[in-house]
Amino acid sequence: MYQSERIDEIMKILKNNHYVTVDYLVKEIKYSPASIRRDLTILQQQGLVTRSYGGVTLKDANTSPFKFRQHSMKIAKHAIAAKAATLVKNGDVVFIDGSSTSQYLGRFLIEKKGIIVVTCNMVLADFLSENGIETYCTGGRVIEYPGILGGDIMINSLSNFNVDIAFFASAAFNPNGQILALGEMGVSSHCAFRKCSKKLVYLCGSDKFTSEGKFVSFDLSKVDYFVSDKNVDNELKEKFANTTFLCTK
Amino acid sequence: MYQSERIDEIMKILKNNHYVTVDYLVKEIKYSPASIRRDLTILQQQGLVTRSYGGVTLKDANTSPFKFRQHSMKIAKHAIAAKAATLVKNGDVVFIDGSSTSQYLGRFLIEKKGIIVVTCNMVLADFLSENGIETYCTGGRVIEYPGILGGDIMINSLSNFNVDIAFFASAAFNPNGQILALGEMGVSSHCAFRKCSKKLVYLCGSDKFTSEGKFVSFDLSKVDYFVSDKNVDNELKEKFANTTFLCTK
DNA sequence: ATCAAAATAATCAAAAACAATCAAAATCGG
DNA sequence: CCGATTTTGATTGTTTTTGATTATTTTGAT
Repeated sequence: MYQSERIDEIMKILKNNHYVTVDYLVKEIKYSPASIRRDLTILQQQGLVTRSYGGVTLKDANTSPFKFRQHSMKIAKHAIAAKAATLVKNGDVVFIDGSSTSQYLGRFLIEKKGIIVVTCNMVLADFLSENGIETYCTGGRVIEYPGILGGDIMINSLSNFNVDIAFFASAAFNPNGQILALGEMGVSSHCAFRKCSKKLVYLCGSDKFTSEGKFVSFDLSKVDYFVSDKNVDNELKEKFANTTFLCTK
Repeated sequence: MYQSERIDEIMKILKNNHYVTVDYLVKEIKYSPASIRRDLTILQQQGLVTRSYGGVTLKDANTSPFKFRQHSMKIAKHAIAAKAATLVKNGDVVFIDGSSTSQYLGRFLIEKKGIIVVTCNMVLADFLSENGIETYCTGGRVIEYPGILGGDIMINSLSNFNVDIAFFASAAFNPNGQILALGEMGVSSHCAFRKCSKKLVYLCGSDKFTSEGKFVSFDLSKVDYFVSDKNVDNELKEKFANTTFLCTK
C-alpha cells in the first residue's frame, strides 16, 4: 500500500470514528507507527485533522461555530435583503459590496427593470448577468472566497460608476451607532462605498450587534438607511434622526 | 497498441476507479512500467491527472462555485496552454485574457512561485486565488458566461498593472498572419492587451486557421510568441522572423 | 517538583519507485 | 524496399519512502 492510499484509508476511518488512536491506526492499516505518523503530519499540514498526544481528530467543517452561525443567520439575511431590495427603483445604478448579507440581494434584484449593478462579488456578478441584469464588476485583488474583490484597486475602480444606491454590511456594529471593521482595508472600503453613491444602505444582521471590531468606519449619521432583522433602541433612532430605520418584522 | 490508445485506456480505467497504482496499469495494459509512466507524464502535463508515489488520481472537477465549461479542442487547448506556460518565469506579472484557450493556463500557473496574475476571467481568478496565487481581476462589464469581463472599463482597468507577459487568443487567424476578431470590441481588447505588456503571447489553436472574422486586430509582427498545436507554413515563419513559433508536437 | 512510561520526533540505511539514457524495434514517408 | 523518425523496454543512476534505532518530549503518578 502506498502513502496516498494509506492517507485515504486514514481519512475514511476518521470519518467513521471522528477520533482514533495512533495505535488503532497502526493495527488497522498494518504499517509502522513511523509511517502512520508521517501520514498524520501531512494531513495536519493540509489542515484536515487535529493531532493530540496518542491520537487524531477529524476537523469537521460542518460543526465549526462559524458555519453554524452562518446557518442560523441565513434566514435573517434573506429577510434583510428582501426588505433592502424594496429601496431599489427601476433604472437605478446599484452598488453591492462583497459581504454575505449583500449577496442575498441578487435574488431580489433580478425582478427589477433597467437597473445596472456594480459589485465586487464575482459570484454575484455572474449570477446577475446570467439573469439578464446589466452587470459590472469592480477590479481588484481576490481577497476572499468565493470570489470577493478588494484592496485599493477595487476602491479606485469605483470612480467609473455614478451609483444611485449602495448596499454594504460590516463586521460589527456597536451601541453608539458606530460601524466597525476588522481592518484598515475594511474602513477604506466602507468610506469608498459611501463616497461613490448618492444613497447609502447599511445591512446589519442582529448578530453584529454584540460583536467587536477594532476599527471604526463612520457612524449612522452617514447612512441613509439602516436595515436589520431586530429593532434597535429608540435612543439610537433619536440620535440619528436623519437615518431611516427599517426592520424585517 | 499505440500510445494514444494506451492513454485513452488509462483515462477510461481512471474514470472507473478514480485512483489506480502504476503496477495495476502495467498488468492491465501489459506494457512496460517505463511506457506507462511516460503516458502518465503526458496526462499530467495536460493537467488531467495527479500523480502520487506509486499511483495516479483523476483530477477531480473543481469545487469552485463557478463551473468550468467544456470546450471543443480540449486536448489541443490543454497542450497549447502547457507549452505557453513554460514562458512564464517565477516572479512575473502575468495577464490572461477571457478566452477559453487561455483559461487552461490556470492549471499550469499554480506551479509557479511568486507570480502575480491579472485576468478578466472571473472563474480563472477565483481558481488561481484559491490555489495560492496572488490574483487580480480587471473591472468591466460581464459580457460572457461564465464570468468574462470586457468593454472599455475592462480596458481602462489594465492601466493599473505593469504586466511582464500577456496571453490572449482570438476568434480567427488567417494565412497572411493576421489576427481576427468578431467585433470592434475584440479589436480594442487585443490592442489593449498588447500595449499593457512587455511580452505578448498569442495562443492559436489549429481550429482558428480556417475560420473567418470581420475585423483585423493586428498581425504577427506585433506578437512575441505564437503557440499552436499544428505547425504553420515556413513561408509565414520567414515573413515574421521576429516572432518565436512554438508548437505542441 | 521529580521521575518513569509512553508517545513522538529525528536520524539513517535498505528497498521501492521513478527519471534519464540508450540501443533495438516499430512506424512512417518516399 | 530503404532510410529517417518515433516508440519501446532494458539499464543505469537518482529520488522517495520505509521501518528500525536513537533521542526528545509529553503525560501522569509519586
